[in-house]
Amino acid sequence: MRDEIRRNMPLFPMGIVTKLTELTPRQVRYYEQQGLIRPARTKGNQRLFSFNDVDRLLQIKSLMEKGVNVAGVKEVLLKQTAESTQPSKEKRRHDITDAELRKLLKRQLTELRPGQAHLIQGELSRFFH
DNA sequence: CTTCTTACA
DNA sequence: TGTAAGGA
Repeated sequence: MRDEIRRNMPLFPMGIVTKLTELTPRQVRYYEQQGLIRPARTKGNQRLFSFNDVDRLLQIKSLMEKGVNVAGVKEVLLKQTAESTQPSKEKRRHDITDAELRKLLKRQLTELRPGQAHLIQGELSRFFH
């Protein structure tokens, strides 16, 4: 349980993170606003990201490229959090599979009620019907 | 020079 | 999402 400490240790500034993730500072800050990540801050208000933050950003990037929006990313991230915290055993953070992802998106598309927003970005939602 | 927030001809 | 502005 000591690895967590290192994984969550605030280490890199925005510049490093954008190079590591290929994301723009704009996107990284936006995802933080949406509560997808919660980087630490220095006394000068500069963001300091942990290894976990970078890891999360990479997952977020991957999901977003598949057309999943913020709401969808939150669900996936939530399922992972519960998955690596609940199972008493030593279960690694398993990246969601395409099958699991489709299942999640399909389920939410089915349970879609009038006026409710999907987890897929606009046009792309067609491919899941 | 790098990052931060706010706002939008 | 990009980008300009103004400050730290």
